[in-house]
Amino acid sequence: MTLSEEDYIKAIYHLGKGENNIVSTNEVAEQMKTKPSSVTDMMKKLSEKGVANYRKYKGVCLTEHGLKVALTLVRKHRLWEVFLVEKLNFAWDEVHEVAEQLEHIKSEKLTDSLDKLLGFPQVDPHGDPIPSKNGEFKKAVKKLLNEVPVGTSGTCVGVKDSSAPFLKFLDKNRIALGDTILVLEKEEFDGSLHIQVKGKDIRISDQIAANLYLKITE
Amino acid sequence: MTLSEEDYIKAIYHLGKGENNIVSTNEVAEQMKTKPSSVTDMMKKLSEKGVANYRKYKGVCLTEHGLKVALTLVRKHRLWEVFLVEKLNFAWDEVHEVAEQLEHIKSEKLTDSLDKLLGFPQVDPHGDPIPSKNGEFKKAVKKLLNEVPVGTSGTCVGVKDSSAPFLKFLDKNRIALGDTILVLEKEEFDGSLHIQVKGKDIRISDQIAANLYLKITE
DNA sequence: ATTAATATTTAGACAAATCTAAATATTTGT
DNA sequence: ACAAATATTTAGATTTGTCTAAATATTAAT
Ligand SMILES: [Mn+2]
Ligand SMILES: [Mn+2]
Ligand SMILES: [Mn+2]
Ligand SMILES: [Mn+2]
Repeated sequence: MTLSEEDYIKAIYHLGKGENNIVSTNEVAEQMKTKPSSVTDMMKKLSEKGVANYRKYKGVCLTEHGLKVALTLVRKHRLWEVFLVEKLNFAWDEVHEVAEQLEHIKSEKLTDSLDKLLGFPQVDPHGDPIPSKNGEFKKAVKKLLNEVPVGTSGTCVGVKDSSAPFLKFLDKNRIALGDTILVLEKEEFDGSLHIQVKGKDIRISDQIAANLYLKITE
Repeated sequence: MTLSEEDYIKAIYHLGKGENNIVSTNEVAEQMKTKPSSVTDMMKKLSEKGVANYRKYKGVCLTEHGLKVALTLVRKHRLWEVFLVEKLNFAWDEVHEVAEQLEHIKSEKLTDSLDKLLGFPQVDPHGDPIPSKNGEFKKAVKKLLNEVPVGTSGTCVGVKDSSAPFLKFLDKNRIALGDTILVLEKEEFDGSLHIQVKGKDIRISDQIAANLYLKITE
């Protein structure tokens, strides 16, 4: 598989939302930042190679084999992202571009050794699950912090309210995107939460919780 | 610079023996496992881009700028090799092929963070020196262990005598290719050596030393 | 100093990945 | 159901990196 073919396979995979849905030529073109005509050519090639099912004007989805290729790429991409954050102190939002390159390195031994070095992580710095060597993984969903049950652990991936006061609050309480948050307790009376972030316990109001997105794998 | 261009630049660099000597079209073709006609085309392109000086029928060498590019690639290649051995427990002879891919990853921050993670290593697992961020490095020479002065440290890179008894001796004494050897003391009387390998001190005869190649940076 | 051998370049072709412009198919709105 | 809008494919061109075969230059040998 060439680098380009691999990126197209990943695009089809991601656009299919992990469900291997059929995706359109234009969708792929937008994702890949190429023209629809280029996509058509590539879809024919991927079909030839047996990694995609493409029907003229009808769209494209991955074959069983194509799905395996996609999952291997996703696995490598996310493992490298963990590596960059955990071992090289990259920030949450600096890793994607480099991982986009590293995911194409061909060495099964490298991937598996990296997995081991990192302690077989389950999720990447964006809270997305990392497929295991044989392609299994849990799906991630994004939920507001006030909607998850006590005991849930997830990655902080966004805010609903992006006003200055709210962001200032998060900063003051050392809550940042990419942090792992564990819900310890929920107060019946006012819906306030007792959570753990970066090893520290803090309490937050229902209002705060209602504006923080968590990515959780179930 | 494309991946292909980068590999050609490295080829010119290595064939020039670090001296930026002029190298011939056929030499480059052999090194790159391509045909001379392909090399001619690429040399024209590299000249256009200002990284090489090419004169028809006369050969090619790197420009100042090309040399910088080459040294950056060598730096990345060797840092990745150290990473693979030190952090992922790859064997001495498994790293080159993967490093050949990893050296093309474009991220200065990645390279420098990796350097730091590894503790700013001076040599790669083959005993070859690693250029610093600004392109400086010492040259390596290969010498027989019995020819280096006391106090010298180097990487074991080969044997002169490859007979079974000799290899068995090395195995018994836990000396392997890729090991760092430090010469602690030399016995005047018989030329026998007191050396340190993998933290252990051992004594070896002049005959043994005369059949072990060490790569040292001066 | 010719000739033979070797090295190098040129010419022309090809596959991969992309593009633009034109043609065709599908979908949507009335 | 038809026209208009949108989506998709086809045709033809371009760039990059490669190749083979033929032409030319350099070097070595007599
Ligand atoms: Mn990513
Ligand atoms: Mn990629
Ligand atoms: Mn190497
Ligand atoms: Mn390479």
